[in-house]
Amino acid sequence: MPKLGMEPIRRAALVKATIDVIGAQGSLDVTVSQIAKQAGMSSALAHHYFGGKNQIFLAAMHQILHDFGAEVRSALRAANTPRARAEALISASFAPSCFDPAIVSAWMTLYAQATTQPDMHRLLRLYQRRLHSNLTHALRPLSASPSEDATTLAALVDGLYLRAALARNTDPDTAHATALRALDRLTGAHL
Amino acid sequence: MPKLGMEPIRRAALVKATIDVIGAQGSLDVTVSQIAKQAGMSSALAHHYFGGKNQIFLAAMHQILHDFGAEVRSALRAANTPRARAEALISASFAPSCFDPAIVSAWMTLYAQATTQPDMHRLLRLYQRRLHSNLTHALRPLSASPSEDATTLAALVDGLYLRAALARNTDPDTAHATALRALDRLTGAHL
DNA sequence: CTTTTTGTTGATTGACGAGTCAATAAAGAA
DNA sequence: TTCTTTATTGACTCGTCAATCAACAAAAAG
Repeated sequence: MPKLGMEPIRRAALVKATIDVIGAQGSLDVTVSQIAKQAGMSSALAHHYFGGKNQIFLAAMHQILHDFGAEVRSALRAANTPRARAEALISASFAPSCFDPAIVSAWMTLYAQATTQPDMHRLLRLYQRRLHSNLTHALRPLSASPSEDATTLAALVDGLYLRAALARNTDPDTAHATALRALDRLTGAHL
Repeated sequence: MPKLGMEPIRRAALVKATIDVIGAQGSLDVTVSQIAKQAGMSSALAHHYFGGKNQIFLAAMHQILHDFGAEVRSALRAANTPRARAEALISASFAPSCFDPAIVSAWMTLYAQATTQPDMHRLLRLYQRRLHSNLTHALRPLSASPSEDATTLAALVDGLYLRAALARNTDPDTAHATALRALDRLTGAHL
């Protein structure tokens, strides 16, 4: 009983299912059939709407980056001072949603695939450029070298995230606090 | 013409071949047959000596961590002052060998698999513990909070490495310089 | 010289998974 | 009504790959 206009619904369902399955299985080794089943349709339909597994993955990563971007924007909206903006950017990176197993696995997949797949590489750079640009803007009134300090902070955030998300030797809150402490040092004390 | 005592030779050849193939292909999607061919033997022999693909990968990662450890030790040997030791640890992380495509791909594989495979997770933590411990020791005379600053530096190194190795928006030397500058800030100016 | 141990491979198995296709069904257009 | 477009799937193809096995070769042990 084909209702018309299913395409956007199906696509959204598949994207969500992709993230769910990755999260449930904690791995990038998910099949189109698994995803389609989770989304309540046949694998043929998934191929019909997306063309291939890769494009499904890509759409899922897009979604994750989009959601993260929304979280960032929402945090920035509540921040009035430059300092608050910098803190908001850091906080968004350590938000609970970033530590959802599915999201963590997706990020690792992105990193791993960025070495080979140009699409994934593009997405990764998009994320990094945005973070850097946001941080630079926030640091402009606070730092003598906003761009360089933004690079340092961004890398620190990524590194702390890796440790908190993967190795579990640091919990998210500690990582968050460490990043904020580094912000203090970068803005407070000066070469 | 079976010469005896081939086992260690074959194992070493397979490990090297694994790294080579990963590097040549820039991806973790390598087959046992590819590895075996590169090492000049049949895939059956690879299974014979290693039992399974996973153990081959694990051995390859072991080798990479071992080589990295050797590089670290060698750099430390030439460092006399605490400051020099800290710099040596950072430099080792940005050594050219760390940016060999095969090594980069292997690290990404390690990150990606650490979420699911306990063995890989163990290896990752081993690396992180060593780096943290080395840094803490070097920072002890330089910092008011050596352990915490070591965490910060270690995360920063990982993050900078990610960016330099993957996204190519920073080159290794710039990343290296950024890490050294952070060391300056952490040791020079204090809360 | 037999037997065992070690080295070695070609061929095969068995599973799995991406992508295709033909067929079916309903909704709208003509 | 007929035709076209959209939705949907089960069945199938085709390829790949990890792992196994049977068989052969040679060195050492007895």
